[in-house]
Amino acid sequence: MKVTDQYLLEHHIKPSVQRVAIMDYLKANRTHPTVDEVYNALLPSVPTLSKTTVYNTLKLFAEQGAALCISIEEKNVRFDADIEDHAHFICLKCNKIYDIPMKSKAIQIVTADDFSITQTHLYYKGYCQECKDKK
Amino acid sequence: MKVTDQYLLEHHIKPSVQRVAIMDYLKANRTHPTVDEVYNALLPSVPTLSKTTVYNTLKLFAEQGAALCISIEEKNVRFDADIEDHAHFICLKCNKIYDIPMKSKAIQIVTADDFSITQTHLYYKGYCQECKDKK
DNA sequence: CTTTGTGCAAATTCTTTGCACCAAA
DNA sequence: TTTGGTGCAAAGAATTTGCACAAAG
Repeated sequence: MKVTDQYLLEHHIKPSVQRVAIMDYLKANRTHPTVDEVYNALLPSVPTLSKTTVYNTLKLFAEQGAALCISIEEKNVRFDADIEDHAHFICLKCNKIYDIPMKSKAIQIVTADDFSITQTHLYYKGYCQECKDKK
Repeated sequence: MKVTDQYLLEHHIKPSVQRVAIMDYLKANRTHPTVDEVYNALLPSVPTLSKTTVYNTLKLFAEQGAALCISIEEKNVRFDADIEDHAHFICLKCNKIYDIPMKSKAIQIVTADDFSITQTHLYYKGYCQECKDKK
């Protein structure tokens, strides 16, 4: 998987079996998985994998800007391989998380000259199409 | 403190000594305190207070729309008595959380006709005035 | 060799639960 | 009384830490 190696190197992350597996999983599964979900999904193919490594790795990815750390849910932290600017919506009924494109960089709607902003997180909560009817 | 009683009743919350104390604290301390901070701050004046009650009460406030639940930090949930639309900024160095006014309701910048949105959370991360120089 | 990554187990921290007691209507 | 609120102790869940071992250069 040369392409993932390259992606990691671009973010100053030294590739390893575990790191590549985790990044590949994130890239292939845009479901904003939790640490546990990543761990359980990869365990069959990487039997020696430990949860500590998944924690370490995802944290590293977030620090290096190779992935996004999503905290739309109080309970679990989630991760997203899509590092482009976009918002997230969580359905309070089915708990599914949706990506929402931003119309523009209009996200800079605040008057915040005093701050040096490095990250923007826009979270919506409510009910999705399927759930809002039978609410 | 008749005014706090009234505020709680408006949000369908029956006042009690603990609830009034917690709401008063939130109204007086716009520091987005954690459960622990609220608990420790009130313990001297309400010695029988339990952390369970603080959890229960703040959760109730959030459900009833009497306060806002902020999850800008992965670690702790925080609460805000300001229920008007505004964004939050957290300094990654000093960890202080700032309120940021929104220029407009321009926050509806997404194309999300498929969703019934009930809450919007806009979080910024970066470095505040004091910290960005000595970063 | 030396540095860095991995994985186990234990520890920590935050939050919830179950249940008994207390208070107000 | 009866209902709902409070508080304690225990349980639960998510995450971090310390340390030994393995891998890569």
